[in-house]
Amino acid sequence: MNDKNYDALKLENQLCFPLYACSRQVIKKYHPYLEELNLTYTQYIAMMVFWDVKQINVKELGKRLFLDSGTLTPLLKNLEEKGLVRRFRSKEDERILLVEITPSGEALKEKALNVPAKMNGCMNLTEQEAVTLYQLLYKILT
Amino acid sequence: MNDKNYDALKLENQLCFPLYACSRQVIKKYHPYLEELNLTYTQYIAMMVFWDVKQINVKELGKRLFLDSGTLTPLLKNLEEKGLVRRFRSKEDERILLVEITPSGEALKEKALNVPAKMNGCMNLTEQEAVTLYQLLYKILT
DNA sequence: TATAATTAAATTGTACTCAATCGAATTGAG
DNA sequence: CTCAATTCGATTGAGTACAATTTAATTATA
Repeated sequence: MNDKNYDALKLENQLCFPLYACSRQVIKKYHPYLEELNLTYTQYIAMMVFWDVKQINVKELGKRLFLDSGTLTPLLKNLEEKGLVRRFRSKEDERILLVEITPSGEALKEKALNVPAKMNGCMNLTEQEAVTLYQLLYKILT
Repeated sequence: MNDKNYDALKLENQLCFPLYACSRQVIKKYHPYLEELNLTYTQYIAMMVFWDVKQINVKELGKRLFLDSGTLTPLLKNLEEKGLVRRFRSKEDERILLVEITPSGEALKEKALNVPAKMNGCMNLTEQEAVTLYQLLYKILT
C-alpha cells in the first residue's frame, strides 16, 4: 500500500535533535553551580562577556551571544536589579544602550572561577573529542 | 596586583556555549519549513515520535525527548487542539496519560517528508563530520 | 534642509524550559 | 489489609527565545 521511505523523519536519524537535547542537558548540569552565583545560564554567559570587556552595547552583546533584544532587554534589566551591571544610553548616539559591569559584578567573577573546572567533569569526553566537537560546532556557527 | 588566570571564564574557551548557540541557530533554520506545517520545533520532534510509534504515554515521550511534563503537558494540549493527536487516560492505570496520533496527524507526515532534506543543506558539514558530531553528541547524552 | 530610509532597543505575544510543588492513583512493607 | 512511599501528570512561577512590530534617534538622499 504505502512503500514510501520515512526513515529521514525518524528521531534517531536527526542531527539537530541530539544537538538540541545535548545543549539542554549540559546547561541543566550547570544549575547547581550557577545557583550559588544566583545566575541563570543565559545570565552567566552574559556575565562572561562583561568579565571580559567591562562595557558593551546591546547590539554587540547580542552578536556575541547570538541573542536579540527581545531576550537581552529583560535579562540585562534583571542583572541591573541584582547590581551586577549598570545600563545607560550613549551620549554620542542616544539609540545605543551601553551596559557596564559594576564592582559587584567584578566581584562575582571570583566566585565563578571554579565553575568551568566543575563542569569539565560533566561531559565524559576525552580532550581530543572535546576539541573535535568544539571545532565542528564553530564550523556550523559560521 | 591580580595575576589570576581567568581564561577558563572566557566565552571562547567554553564547550557548552557553542553547543547552546549552535542548537538555537539550527532550530531557527527550521522555522520557515515548520511554519508550513504549523508546527514549532518542539512540536515537530514530538510528532516525529508519533509518526514512529502511533501511541505513547507522557513519561515515555519525555524520556525520548529529554523533556518533562511541565513542557509536554501544554505542548500535547496544543497538538490535540490542532487535531493531530488524541489524549486519554489508561484504563489499567488512571495516572498514565496516553497520547495517540490521529489520521490528521498521520496525514501531516506526508507534508513533513521534504523537511529533513531541506535542512541537510543548512549545516555545511561533510558526511564524515556529521557522523562524528552525531556520535560525540550521543556520547554526551548517555 | 525636509523627509525617507535605516538603525538600535524596547515591546508584544506565543511558546517553550525547568525547578518545585501538588493531587490523585497505585504499590509495597509490615 | 493499611497507610506510607512512590509514581504520573498537571500546575505554578521565573526566565528565556524569537518573530513581528513599534518608537526614537540618526543618517542618507532628493
